Amino acid sequence: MSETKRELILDAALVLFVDRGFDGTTVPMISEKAGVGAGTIYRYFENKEALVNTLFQECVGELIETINDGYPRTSDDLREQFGHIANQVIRYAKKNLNALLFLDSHTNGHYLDEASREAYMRLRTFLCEFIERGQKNKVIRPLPADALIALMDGAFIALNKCIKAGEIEETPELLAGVKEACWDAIRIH
Amino acid sequence: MSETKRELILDAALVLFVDRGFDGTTVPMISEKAGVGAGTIYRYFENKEALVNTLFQECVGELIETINDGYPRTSDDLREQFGHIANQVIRYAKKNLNALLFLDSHTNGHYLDEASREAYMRLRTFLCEFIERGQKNKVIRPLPADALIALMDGAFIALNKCIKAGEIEETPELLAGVKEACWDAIRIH
DNA sequence: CAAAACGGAATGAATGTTCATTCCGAAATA
DNA sequence: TATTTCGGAATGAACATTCATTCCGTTTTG
Repeated sequence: MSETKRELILDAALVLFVDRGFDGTTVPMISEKAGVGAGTIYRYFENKEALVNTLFQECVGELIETINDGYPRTSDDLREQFGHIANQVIRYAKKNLNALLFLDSHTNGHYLDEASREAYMRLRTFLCEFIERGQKNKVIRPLPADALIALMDGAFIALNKCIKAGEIEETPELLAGVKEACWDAIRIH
Repeated sequence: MSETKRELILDAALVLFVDRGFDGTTVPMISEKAGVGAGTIYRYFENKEALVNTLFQECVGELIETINDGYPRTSDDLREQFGHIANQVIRYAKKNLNALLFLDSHTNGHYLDEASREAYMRLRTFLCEFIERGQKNKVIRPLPADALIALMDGAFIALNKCIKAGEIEETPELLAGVKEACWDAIRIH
């Protein structure tokens, strides 16, 4: 077996959560898509909530790891740091687009536990620190960090949804264009 | 009675849908928040899906109306048109913030019917035409309209969420700043 | 080496719960 | 009083979860 049952379950749940949401996805749907018995899910996860929280924490963890990988921490060139973050998010989306869409659409779920919220907060703090450093250096606009992050987030997520829906083709120029648009949105001119 | 039962139901449902989603909101929750009996809901709406679709269509309709109100259609100054759209969206958010958040979080719901999708498409088409006109005039970046719209959308929604959460205060300067950031994101420099 | 016994993993029918919806007596209205 | 509106208990369907049973690879026994 190339994938363990646990992985089959997580993969199936991810896809379903992305297009139907947590509350709109039933356990039988997950078990059917995963090709396992309904009871098997409970051998790996305490309940449906534990499943979504595990998934959430794993996805956030991987994204943070991806962004941190090779991050020019000591550099004081904000443009370079921005470029790294954007490139790594693109890399993450390429590897697992659904994970990115899942994170985006589940960050405010009423079913997320403390650990999930904390994991997400770590990601957010990282990004806020980047923004605030830029604001201190008068490179980034003095707007709420949340709004600036959402602006970039919104653009990338929408872009990836278009790509997923097959409406547009992913090309290096396209990605570079969105990156530039994001940078122009947050920087001071 | 200052509000009809129908309005009480719609208002209660709107709030619940915004913070729990459609599937996460039960009919008893709506009836309790509205202060009416569960059965009463079915005097005004055929079922839960009809309720969410009515709400969606009314919200989209009001938003389109708000944006159209005083739109400088004949002008060929894109910056002016952009300013109008942004101002009217801000006006809409001021009047009914939850409606804006509701629209944002329910556009892809599996429960939306044909009429809802069509209503939303009308809004989207309007915005796309604005983007494409700008691209033809070489004022707006040649990126997918969806991505550019999402970029602006993401910024405004996040900003309003911050305001709603009380994290930041809504000031004219703040709104002007976000407007400018959005414009810088989509225009060619 | 073959046969039997074992035990953890997997299953899906069974269970109790929660939900959307219905229905009918009560209350309001005319 | 007749008619309409309302409320919330009642209903049946769908759900999350459980558990007695099956399955199958491994180990023990003869």
